[in-house]
Amino acid sequence: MQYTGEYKPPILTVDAVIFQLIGGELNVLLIERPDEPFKGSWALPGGYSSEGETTLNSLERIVQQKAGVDVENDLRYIEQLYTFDTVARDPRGHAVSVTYMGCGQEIVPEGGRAHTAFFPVGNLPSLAYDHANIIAYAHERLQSKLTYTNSIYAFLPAKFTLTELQDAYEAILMRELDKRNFRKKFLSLGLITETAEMRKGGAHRPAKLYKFNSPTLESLSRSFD
Amino acid sequence: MQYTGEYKPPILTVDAVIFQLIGGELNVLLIERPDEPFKGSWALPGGYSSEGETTLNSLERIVQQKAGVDVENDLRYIEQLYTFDTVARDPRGHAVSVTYMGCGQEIVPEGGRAHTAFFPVGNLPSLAYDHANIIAYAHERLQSKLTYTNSIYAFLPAKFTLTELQDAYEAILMRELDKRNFRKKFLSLGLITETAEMRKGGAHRPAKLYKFNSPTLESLSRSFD
DNA sequence: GCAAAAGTGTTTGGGATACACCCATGC
DNA sequence: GCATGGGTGTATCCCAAACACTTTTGC
Repeated sequence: MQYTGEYKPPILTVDAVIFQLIGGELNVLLIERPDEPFKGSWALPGGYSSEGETTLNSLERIVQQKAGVDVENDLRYIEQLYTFDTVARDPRGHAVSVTYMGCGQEIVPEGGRAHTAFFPVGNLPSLAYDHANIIAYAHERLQSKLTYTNSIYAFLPAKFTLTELQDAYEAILMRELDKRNFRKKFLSLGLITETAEMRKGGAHRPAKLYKFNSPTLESLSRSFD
Repeated sequence: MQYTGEYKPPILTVDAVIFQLIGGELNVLLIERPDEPFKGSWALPGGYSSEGETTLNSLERIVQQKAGVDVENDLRYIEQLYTFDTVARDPRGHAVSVTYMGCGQEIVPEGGRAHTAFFPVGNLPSLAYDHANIIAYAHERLQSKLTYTNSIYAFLPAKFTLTELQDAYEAILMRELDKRNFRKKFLSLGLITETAEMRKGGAHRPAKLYKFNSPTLESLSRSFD
């Protein structure tokens, strides 16, 4: 483990897969690349990570700068995903990318440099680099996290109805759940509490609003699905 | 994502957590550091990853060279674990480490440069860097992998008894399992098949030998534990 | 009164858990 | 014949899955 003058590391980059629900669909944040390579293609927000900076700090700086999203305040959950390192993944040279997955609710990009938009995961544009793979990997991880943790809280407002909760699960898992079984199961987990408020939403019975007891990641006593 | 001349990446390293069972205990491969920093301490086998080489290729080269273990042939399973990147983890300067977990059976290090030995996970020597954390993280991941995949195959010989299988689970999960329930459950998963052979092991009834149907990683239909 | 979403129970089957004794062998 | 580990069955409980109607509101 000697550091000889000859050692040259690859470039180290970070990329963020930022999810949120929009109109009942899981969406991911992309930016349109202003320069070559892949000029005009859409890509995950990402960039170089420098010496002396953790990859998460790099990510926060870059996502703020390029996409106008404040990781600390706009995201309710973030975790490291995987490190992608094939030699050919960047045409400019070997770049190793440490990727993160973040989740939030009503994220509004503000002041990013490039064109920034959320796209439904089921309907993505043509993507730069190996970013389609990275998004697929993040989606799988998210689906599995939903089943054994309370991570769904990251996608919901502070107060929400049981239908909104179920819709969030269905959008991310991409399949339908039985309403009665879902409610029975979720309430029995003891993660949420009824509030005194109701949501009135038009010509139908108003819905009780619930809140999470603890808006931080925990494992479930019984795995969810 | 401009590459200016000023950009300087951190050092990129790889480290391997290589597990195997010895005498009914989960052991991890360590090497005694010949040089500063942490001279004389034990550490995970690891080293620099260079431009143009995937981290897994770097790992194979380094583990072979330093610990005398052939990743391709001696390990039956390997996966990327996590990327550790705090700035202060290496006293010589910022080093980002991509870590891997590998598992095998009857691994005999041969021709490594440094002192190389397996240590029981429950009784580790004083470790260099943040390697105690990395091992703890790997052990947790392994425990959880055992419950939803067939990864236990990586720790067993081609033919094994049900008691050996159960002992492997108990050593890694670090708790006892009920013999009758374990056998019923595991056989019902359909992962293993009885062979015609028996293991004779002394003054007691010989045990049937089983083999895995598929010695590659699969998810279990029903999670194990 | 009617359209729209909220809310609510029961039955059934399968698997998890708990638990104790007989079997085949070597000496 | 006895010590050693191998091998086996049943009863109970809990939970997952399947499934349809009543309630409350706005218009």
